[in-house]
Amino acid sequence: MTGEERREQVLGAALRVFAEGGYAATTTDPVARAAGVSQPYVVRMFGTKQQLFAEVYRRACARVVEALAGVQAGPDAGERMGQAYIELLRDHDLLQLMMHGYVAGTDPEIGRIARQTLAEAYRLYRERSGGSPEDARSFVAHGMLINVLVASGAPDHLGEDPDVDDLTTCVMGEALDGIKKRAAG
Amino acid sequence: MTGEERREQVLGAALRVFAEGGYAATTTDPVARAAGVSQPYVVRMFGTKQQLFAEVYRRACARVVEALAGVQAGPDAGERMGQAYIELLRDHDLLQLMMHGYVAGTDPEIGRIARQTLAEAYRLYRERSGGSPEDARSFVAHGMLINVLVASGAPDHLGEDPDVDDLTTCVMGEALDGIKKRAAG
DNA sequence: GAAGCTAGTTATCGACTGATAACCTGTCAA
DNA sequence: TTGACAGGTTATCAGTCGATAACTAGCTTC
Repeated sequence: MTGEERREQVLGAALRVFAEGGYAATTTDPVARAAGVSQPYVVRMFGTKQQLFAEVYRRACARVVEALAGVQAGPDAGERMGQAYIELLRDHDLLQLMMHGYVAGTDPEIGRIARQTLAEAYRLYRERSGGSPEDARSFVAHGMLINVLVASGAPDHLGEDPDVDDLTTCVMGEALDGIKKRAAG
Repeated sequence: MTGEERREQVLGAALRVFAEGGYAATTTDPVARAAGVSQPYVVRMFGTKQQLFAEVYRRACARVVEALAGVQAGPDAGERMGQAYIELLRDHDLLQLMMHGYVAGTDPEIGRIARQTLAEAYRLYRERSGGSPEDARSFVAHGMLINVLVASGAPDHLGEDPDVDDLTTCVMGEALDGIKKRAAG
């Protein structure tokens, strides 16, 4: 297998594994096993575990920004950007990893990327939808609420607590069907 | 020193230290040093590191819920609840710890508390302000955005990126002054 | 005055984990 | 054939960390 192919494979495995456990709690060993290579090889490929995480995180953030940037300006651009964000939920790991980035204060680079991604979403919303700063703020805020709900496992624990169900259905709405399908399938 | 006093001291120290580093990345040693006791004593006091974190997290969530529950119903209850949440920012560690709870999927109990706290904020907002589900959803969403911005260090990195500054000032607004004062003092 | 409880300590261990070193193997050019 | 390079592996270590065990000092109670 090509170095480039193997690298992509490891990055994909790392996305899944890091998304589940976060940076600190995840060892390089399950990443290696998920990618089908040995643990030392993973480390040597990226130098350090931290550099691997940084690379995974950079790519995840880039994918989110690209998804939003792909929405053309127009009268209903705001709604389409919301839809584009919901679409990202298909890849459960993506948004969950983003959450881990927000709290990974160990690496200042991670924090910088996290802040920039938030700001870019805000900027893109304003640019494409032409909405007010308050509209854009609400857009980003709802995105964060979705992230938090997903990260805390709300969609996986429906039916356990009526209050939680209320909030979850109010936030996720129709998107919930897609999520549950994904979880089941 | 009384056992109860010492216990409070350790819980206070653990809040600060866990807020900074999260659960997995934080060892029991700095908690012990911050509390002025030995590391084994911290562990024995709570059984395991995980149980210590759970206790700290429970208390933090309880404080947030209490702050919101302390707002009386009335015509401007919504605004006052927003104000109450901003007040919580005085204790920087509190909201930062909450963020760590959202991504601490290792312990199912933590996830349950996290979801319940979110739901309780939603429920209280609806109850006290009489607002629509959408209003309450926005309230909680903005709370999460504040949490994420604080956790990712946005208030500490103003002036580095214009886009980030835009978003931060739009979200935090006047509250920013109080935060900066706290950071300076 | 000794038993016993509370509030701690020091010493130490066993498991884990990121990282390093050394080695292996197939392919391809000279 | 030889050598060099890409793409890996196994063996192993050095540091870290949560947890346990054993011990100590002060206070109270009978």
